Amino acid sequence: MKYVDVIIDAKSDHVDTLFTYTSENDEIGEGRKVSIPFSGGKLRGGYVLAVNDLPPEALSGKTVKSIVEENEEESLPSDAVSIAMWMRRRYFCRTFDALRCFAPSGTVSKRGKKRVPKSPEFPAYTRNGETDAPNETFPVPDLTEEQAAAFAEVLPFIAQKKFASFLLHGVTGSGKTELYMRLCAEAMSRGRKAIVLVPEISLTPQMIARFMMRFGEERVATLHSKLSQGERFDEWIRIKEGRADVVIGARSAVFAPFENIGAIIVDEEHETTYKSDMTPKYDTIEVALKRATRHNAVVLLGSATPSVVSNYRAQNGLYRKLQLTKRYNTSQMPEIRIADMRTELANGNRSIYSVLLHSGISKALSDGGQAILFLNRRGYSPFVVCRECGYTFRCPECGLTYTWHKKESRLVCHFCGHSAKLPEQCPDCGGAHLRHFGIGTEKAEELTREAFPDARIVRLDLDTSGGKGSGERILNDFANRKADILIGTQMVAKGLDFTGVRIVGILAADIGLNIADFRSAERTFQLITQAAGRAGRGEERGEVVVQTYSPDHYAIQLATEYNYNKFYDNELLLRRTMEYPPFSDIAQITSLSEDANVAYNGAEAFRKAFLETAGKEAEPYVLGPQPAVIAKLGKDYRWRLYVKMVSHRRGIDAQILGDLRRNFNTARNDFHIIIDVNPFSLI
DNA sequence: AGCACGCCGACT
DNA sequence: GTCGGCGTGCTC
Repeated sequence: MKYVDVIIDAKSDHVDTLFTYTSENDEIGEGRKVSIPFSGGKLRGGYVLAVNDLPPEALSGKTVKSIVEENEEESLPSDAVSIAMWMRRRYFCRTFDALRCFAPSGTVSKRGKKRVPKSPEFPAYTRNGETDAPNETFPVPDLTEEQAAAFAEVLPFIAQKKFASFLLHGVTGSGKTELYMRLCAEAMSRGRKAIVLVPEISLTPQMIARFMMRFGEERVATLHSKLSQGERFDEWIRIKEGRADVVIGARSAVFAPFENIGAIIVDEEHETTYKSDMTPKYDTIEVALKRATRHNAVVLLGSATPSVVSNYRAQNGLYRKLQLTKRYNTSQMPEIRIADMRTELANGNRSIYSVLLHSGISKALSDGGQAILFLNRRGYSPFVVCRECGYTFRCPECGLTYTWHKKESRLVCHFCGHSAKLPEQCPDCGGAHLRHFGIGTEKAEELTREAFPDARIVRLDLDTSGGKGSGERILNDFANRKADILIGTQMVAKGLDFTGVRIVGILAADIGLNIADFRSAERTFQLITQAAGRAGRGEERGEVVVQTYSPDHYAIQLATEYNYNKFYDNELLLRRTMEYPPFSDIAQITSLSEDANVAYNGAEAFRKAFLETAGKEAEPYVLGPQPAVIAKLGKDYRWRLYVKMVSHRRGIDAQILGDLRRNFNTARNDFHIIIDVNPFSLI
């Protein structure tokens, strides 16, 4: 008989602790899914965290209940427990929440039905009937000199089964995917598995297709949020039983239940989707590094614009740096030109097109080429204002301004999804003159139809890509030259090859720049560079026009020069001065309560308690309490504190915050504290 | 989180 | 007299 420590499936910090049960199964191990009687004999789900021969002393005299049921099939991979314990500390979450990441359907309470596993449908644009002998049917291309050099750096670590991490800085079109596939193949040839992470799987059908063609449809699994519960469960079991060798997926695929990982690849590593915004608020790259350490695997982070944090780590020797500087087809990177919208305005041009962009599009179209236009704002216009009193329409749920959506004829909140009908009159003054201000993709599409009446125009954003496969269809139509101009949000900037694109226009490069976030410059630099990667992938040299009201901003200037290193140096200096990441971790602490005063008092008490333990020297690093930008979300009032955990205090601050969070959350039940480390947005 | 135990108001 | 309000307190 064994005594096993179990963590219970419950959404409470009160029971985020070990409970001991007996097991008749001497083979029971950590990560095993179990069902146990708890608090009144009701059955609960849980996971085994540790196995002992004797009960803990603290339990002497008390009765120890026994496990009712074990579920081997859905037990977690062997590294899950140790990674989850680390996640609990790092991301200030409960142990169970961290464990749940490794589980098949994100919940253990509902038992997944046993079903016949089916293989995912083969994408329509790949060839049919040639999947059985993939390696013979599709010849593997030779590596370029640069690819071969990068490959040679990584290979020894895979061959010798040693942990190593790499940052692959490769310009768009330099053949990163081919390198990924080669490294996966090396892992597989040694009987090991590979995980390939992509920012947004529904927009990377091309990569999935390439992997399936190379390795065989039946050896490639996919994991992402668009799968149904059942599909996800099937894929999870397939991976766990070793019936797949490689998983391609969004961030959650980093938890794929492989037992023997050889390589973890993170494509477009700078993308913000790698930071989870749900509990636990994990950073995919950090988890990948932890798992790879356990598995003696290699981690490869690939990007054309590595994040400042990743590049800093590479500079400090934490990652080995690999470079791909040449485009695969040796085509030149497009020329990036700036259109100063201030002078356009001064010259009487009030349209959304600078003369430069308008003439560029006209020329591209008349030459039979295509154009892509970016605007990082969906909907028709981002504000609706009363012309008489200045009243701005806001979402009653979260207080952000409503965006006007013309097609549905509704006001939509882009933060919480709430929507409403636009009233005839201003609810404040009764005035009848309501005007919308600003331009979103919906309006940009309309204006583009007016400006280029003969062009065939498609739009891709969250609103048009909603239906199943519709985003893909829009992209396919554009790729097949069924449209001349593609208008979209950042969605269309990601890793797609369109050989016909002659010109890319960034309609308003300042939108991201004006956001109060220490990463706004970084994101603007990335956007311009990524956008430039979409132009001129054919034979002709492409062209990019960046429209901006701040043409002298270093992010915009240096992006047009393709000067990543100078941008990085510049940005790093700022980060160092301000003690922003990578020189600190920022803990965003939110106090939530249905009572506004309780929320505020909770935040204030938390600040006090933190400083009491951390001491006076921590005071300059604490900001707040302040109401969250979304001061009320649903029923909850939200107050915020920020703690900058600077390098020399990181460990101690994290410890204090973790203890306090738990104490506060168990002390009373009319409010609670959530902590997000390095949140993807400071809003 | 659940669920029990536990002491005070309006109901068959 | 009893059903039930949700305030503390425990769960291996």
